[in-house]
Amino acid sequence: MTDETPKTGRRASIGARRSPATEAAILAAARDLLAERGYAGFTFEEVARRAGAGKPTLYRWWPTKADLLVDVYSAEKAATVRAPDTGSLPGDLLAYTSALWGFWRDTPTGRAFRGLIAEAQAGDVAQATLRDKFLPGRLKDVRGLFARAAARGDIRSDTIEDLVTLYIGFNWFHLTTGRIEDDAPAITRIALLLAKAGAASSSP
Amino acid sequence: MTDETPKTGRRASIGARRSPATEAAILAAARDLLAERGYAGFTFEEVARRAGAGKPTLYRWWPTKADLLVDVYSAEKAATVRAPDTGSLPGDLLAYTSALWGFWRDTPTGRAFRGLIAEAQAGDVAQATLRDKFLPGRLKDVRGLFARAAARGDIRSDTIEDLVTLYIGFNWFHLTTGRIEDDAPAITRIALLLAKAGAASSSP
DNA sequence: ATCAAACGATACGATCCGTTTCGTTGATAT
DNA sequence: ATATCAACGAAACGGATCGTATCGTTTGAT
Repeated sequence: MTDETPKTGRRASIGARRSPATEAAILAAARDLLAERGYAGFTFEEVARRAGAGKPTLYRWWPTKADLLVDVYSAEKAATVRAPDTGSLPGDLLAYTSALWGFWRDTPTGRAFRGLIAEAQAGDVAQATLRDKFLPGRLKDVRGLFARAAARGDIRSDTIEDLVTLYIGFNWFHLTTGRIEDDAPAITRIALLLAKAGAASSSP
Repeated sequence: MTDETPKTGRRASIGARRSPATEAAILAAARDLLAERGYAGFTFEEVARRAGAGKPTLYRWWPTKADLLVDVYSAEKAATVRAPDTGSLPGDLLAYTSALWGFWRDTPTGRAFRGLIAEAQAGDVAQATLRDKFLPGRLKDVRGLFARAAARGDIRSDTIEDLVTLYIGFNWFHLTTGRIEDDAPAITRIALLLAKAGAASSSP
């Protein structure tokens, strides 16, 4: 929990270097604003007002909205979705997907990610931020699930990358079209399909 | 080709019903504006100005930007991307995906589709428009490809819907992350994976 | 003849953008 | 000790767009 309206007085400069207090206040305000108003109400103007910061300060450290969204996400990333280990690929995928969708639905950080996808469609710079600064870290967890399945011999290792792509695409598709309610049956079907797609040929 | 700046005088009301001339002028102006300035410069203000129409008229028929984008996009895509019939599911998917990515890459309207996805993330109404008014129509072509494969006995018919979801997700993922260059090998691998995922069990 | 609704024009208040100016603060280099 | 430099918050800016309201005009439907 964070202060919605910081009661402290103004934070003056602490010299010719970035102020951690200001940075923290801005990130907290950004997170709260996302939680309350969603991506639609997420403006630099309002973040600055809540943080008791000047707009030039925001623009100095976060040139675009995408940059700020990435930092908001990263700040809480630790306590988010952890990779499960159920012993089977479909089991792992069901657990991971359920957790991921719940995270996207129910947390400010999750909503920040949805806004980031939106932001990335408006400009090439933001799109590069999404693809190069955001995606690789996200992919690592998922790739781990498939790599373990390959190590068990459940899928061929040369299908891992493509299965990851299909799986991430499936999740993003559901996110961007607003269908991330809990739907274990549907997720299970997809998980089984992916497992089968990657399985070794029937006549080795 | 359409008039960029209609030289005609003002179109008065034709009575208590929607004016086809006005509708056509607005859609033409919207398409031209998208072509020239892309999604970033796509505003109701400018569309109305070019069409020689009043803003209230636009808002009356297209309450949100998403609605107008859907109308422009649907017309253009139908005329550009056609469902192929190569005789095999992987062949169909390769042909269709290449055409689709080319459309997204190389046409102003296709490029604007990113904007539609972005728009849908900003509000629930726009998201519902994307999901309920736009998606079903676009899915029909793709579902046809898989349905034909099922009719040939190449895939099980109860996997069609899930394969469609995986396939669309794959495409959107590549679009939203800016990776829709021509990549036949990658598309082929995905097509083969999907075909295998839907195939009948290996040991019946 | 009356009514209803669409039309274009115009103006409005509101919001947000991204930038600029200003005076203040404090760490760092000299 | 002093000068320099950059970050800070405040405020204001010009500009763009939003979505709505108002107005008089036009024409089909009743």
